[in-house]
Amino acid sequence: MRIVVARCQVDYAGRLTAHLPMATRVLMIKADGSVLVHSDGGSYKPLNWMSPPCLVREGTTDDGRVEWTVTSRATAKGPEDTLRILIEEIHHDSSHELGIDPGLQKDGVEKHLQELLAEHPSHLADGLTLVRREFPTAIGPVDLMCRDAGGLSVAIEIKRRGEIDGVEQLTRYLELLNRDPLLCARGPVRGIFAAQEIKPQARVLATDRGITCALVDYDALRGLDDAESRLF
Amino acid sequence: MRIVVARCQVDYAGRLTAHLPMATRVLMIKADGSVLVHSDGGSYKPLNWMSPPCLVREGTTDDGRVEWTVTSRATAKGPEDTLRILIEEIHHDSSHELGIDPGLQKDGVEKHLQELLAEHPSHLADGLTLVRREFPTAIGPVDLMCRDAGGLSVAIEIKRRGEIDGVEQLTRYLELLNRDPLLCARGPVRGIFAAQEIKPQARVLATDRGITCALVDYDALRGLDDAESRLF
DNA sequence: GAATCTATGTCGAAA
DNA sequence: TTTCGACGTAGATTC
Repeated sequence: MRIVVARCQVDYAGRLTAHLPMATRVLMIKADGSVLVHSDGGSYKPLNWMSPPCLVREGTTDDGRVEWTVTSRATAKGPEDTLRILIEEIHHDSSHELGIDPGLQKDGVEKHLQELLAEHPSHLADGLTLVRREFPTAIGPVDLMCRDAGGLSVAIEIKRRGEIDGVEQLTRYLELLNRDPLLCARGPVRGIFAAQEIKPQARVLATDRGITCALVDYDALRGLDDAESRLF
Repeated sequence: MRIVVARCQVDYAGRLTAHLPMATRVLMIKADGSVLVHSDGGSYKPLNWMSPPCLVREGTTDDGRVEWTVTSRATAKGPEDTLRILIEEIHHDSSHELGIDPGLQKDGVEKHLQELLAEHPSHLADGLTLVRREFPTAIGPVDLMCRDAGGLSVAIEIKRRGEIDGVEQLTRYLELLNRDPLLCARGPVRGIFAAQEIKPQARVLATDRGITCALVDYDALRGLDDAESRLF
């Protein structure tokens, strides 16, 4: 990883054409040749960049200024892209050996919660058993479809953060499911809105619609899972 | 802008929970307090980050290691997010005054091409006049609807890079438009596929479907526009 | 401010 | 390999 702080001008030509006037910016050149041009604001997105695989060539202009030309190979998606960085003055230039990164571990994401709850549906309500995950409906899959002790169908929507839109989503599913004579033969399909955190507004709306709210204790669930896996 | 290269461990808790094991990474702290954690690969997206507005507090753990705690204020969208960066060893630490960036000038984007061609439809074919931009159909708007010298309707799809999917899109529009008795009273609606660059496969497909391909000279178009605006 | 649409989207998983 | 959908989407534009 090479880090350069320099007064520079950047021109990009690819899917679009873009230009950055001369100003001081941070240039990151990663080990794979990819280049990022960052300013001192904005979000995590660079002002301009070149994604790997690409090649950086360092050259000199007629008037003796340093110019980097970054080119991506033409792919199936599109022809070659080019990023031209004209450097006027370098304030800082250093290289660092970082090694391969072990990578990001995402956790607590909805999918993982769903996996855990699919294995332990009784965590949400006693006697609940799983019918299937991603139960298909015309408007999309229900996270978990279960059956309660009395044999009634229960649709479960899982979110990390329970907000109004999640309740709306579950409501739409329930409306649809309750038109299925097979599912609601013994009685209407119930809904459980499960989340690690349920916002007051969402709770009010859910209650109003007859939907049960279930706060999920993620650590406890993971504990259950760990305990179980230790048995094998 | 502060740039730190350090062996660090990162934990994020917000909409999701994420963890980065101890490894050497680049930390960027922008003037607005936003923080980016970059590894030596991947794309322009950091491994982890905190968007502004946020606050960085530098502290020390019980065992004397440096720890940064970055917190975003709770917003309407969600509660507080936190990014904890535990630093084991600092390889590099420097700060740089960048000033405000003049910002990116985007150009040649589809919308801009459409504007230019709407003003100069004859650039695509002699005698072409604009009927309207974003001509609505049941499956979406046609970029430009024109009439040729003979009064026949011409549907124009504009892309910066002409690829197969663009031809397919125009084909669907033409199919629909040719069912409209008003539009094709004097004869079938023709199609022009206009792009700065047309891939061979797209050209073959277009020709096969009786669609005319038009290579757009962006610089010439812009020149026309500039010349015109100089008249006023 | 809320809703909608675009993006040099990026990214990962399934087919 | 291509396609599809989610994203800590972000960002601009419109209502």
